[in-house]
Amino acid sequence: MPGDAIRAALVSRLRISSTISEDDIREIEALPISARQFPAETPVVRDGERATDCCLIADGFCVRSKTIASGKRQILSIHIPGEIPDLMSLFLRVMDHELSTLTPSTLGFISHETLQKLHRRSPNIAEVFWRDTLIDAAMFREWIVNVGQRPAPSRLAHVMIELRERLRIIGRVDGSNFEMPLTQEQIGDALGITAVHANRVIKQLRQEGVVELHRGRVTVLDERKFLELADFDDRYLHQSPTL
Amino acid sequence: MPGDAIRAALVSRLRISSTISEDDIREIEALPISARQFPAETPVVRDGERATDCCLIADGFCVRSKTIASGKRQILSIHIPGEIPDLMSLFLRVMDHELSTLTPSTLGFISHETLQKLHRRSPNIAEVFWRDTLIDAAMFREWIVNVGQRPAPSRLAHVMIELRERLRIIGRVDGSNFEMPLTQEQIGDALGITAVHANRVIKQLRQEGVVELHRGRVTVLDERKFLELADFDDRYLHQSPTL
DNA sequence: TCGCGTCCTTAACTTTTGTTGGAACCGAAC
DNA sequence: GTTCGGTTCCAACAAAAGTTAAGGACGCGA
Repeated sequence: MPGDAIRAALVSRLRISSTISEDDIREIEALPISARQFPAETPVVRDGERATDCCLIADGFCVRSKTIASGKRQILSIHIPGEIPDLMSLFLRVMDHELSTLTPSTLGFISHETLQKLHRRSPNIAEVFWRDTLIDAAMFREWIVNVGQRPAPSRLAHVMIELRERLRIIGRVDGSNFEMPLTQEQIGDALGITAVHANRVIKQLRQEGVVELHRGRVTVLDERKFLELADFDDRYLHQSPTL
Repeated sequence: MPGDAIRAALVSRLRISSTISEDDIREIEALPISARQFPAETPVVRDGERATDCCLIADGFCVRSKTIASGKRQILSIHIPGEIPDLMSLFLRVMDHELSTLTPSTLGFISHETLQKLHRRSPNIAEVFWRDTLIDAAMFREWIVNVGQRPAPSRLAHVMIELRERLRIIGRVDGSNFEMPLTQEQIGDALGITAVHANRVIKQLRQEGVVELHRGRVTVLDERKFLELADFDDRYLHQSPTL
């Protein structure tokens, strides 16, 4: 993938959530980025590591997660092309969680130094990125609610719809189909349930004719039921500069 | 409470997490703040509201929470004096959650306009505040793990220790005692369990001689058991500028 | 094409958590 | 002091989720 396409995904995403001038866009497009390939299921930045770069997803799916002493793992967020999952490392140098790939991925690295210089030069751009980290936090808040209050089938539906709405922005929803390349084990880690229970829930949603999940691909069978079950309100995604 | 004391709590907290120059501190101390009193259990900023100010806690305890369609409520964080719980509203104008008091509180309001001007004038201060919002997000990540992966007794112990470590910074831990002014209903909302189950868990921890919780006051009975149960690692609080 | 490994699937059983309903306790207001 | 409302506490039962174990599907590489 050429460097231009990588930057384009980022810019198109930022344009949806913030107001950016054409000058600022040129600045962002001029950022030096070094791309690297990662296989599936591979750590990119580890918990406890000191980061020197931020990582822009050019292609592939990634997740952030934390593993506790008992060995249990919690997935905190799912990331798609155009996102910078570890932007927070700019000011929180020592990682408090792990970033890893789900699928084979192309990642672009931008050094903290470069970003900090850019922010000093252009406070507008700094604000756009700051806002991006705040939206990240808003998604964590919703994730807490999901894991803490919703019954398991709703949790799954909610995570699915959140992912779909974000994929839509980058043009990766095909009718009632979209990608969600997680194993049932990983779905369990995302929802705070075991893989066995994740399987039960998936089976139930299939039998009730709500959604079908097969080999990392979601097919919505009944949009109304799906939305109702998920209890989804997209306000927290702040996908409009006026919000 | 005089305005100076309000600012002092904020500054002492920021000094622990970031490196700030004396000039910057003077700038922060010169911020115009208007104080207001709030009774216990009162909303300060509502979900869906458009904020024009940020709110600095001068005295009292507050929580942030979200309520879902079914009526269930999830507490996202507990806040103590010196914190600015809704700093995120600076760039995410429309609130996606609610901020409310737990106890009678004195809150200082700083207008978004004032803060934005300050950030333009001093990028250093902007970075300190940005970092503060990133620490907020780090706490949400840990909260997800807590609710998603830990058994209920550990969840309670973890929330207690997080609160204690933050209270310690502002000098509000008295030996093995500290304040946690939540009802069992609210504890349930924070841990993602029902009030009845919260009561069971509290009883269990008391019977096992770990902690005692009485009328909003926590007394640690066995520090070793307490720490072990909570599975607490303070790295995510980023209470050191080098992290 | 076979064999291996990963993931998916299911069943039986256990544990945790939710639900309902009620009693005891306590502080604030009258 | 008495009453009242909110909290705390508890028991019995129901539902949700975890655990363990095992068979089946599928894709990949030898």
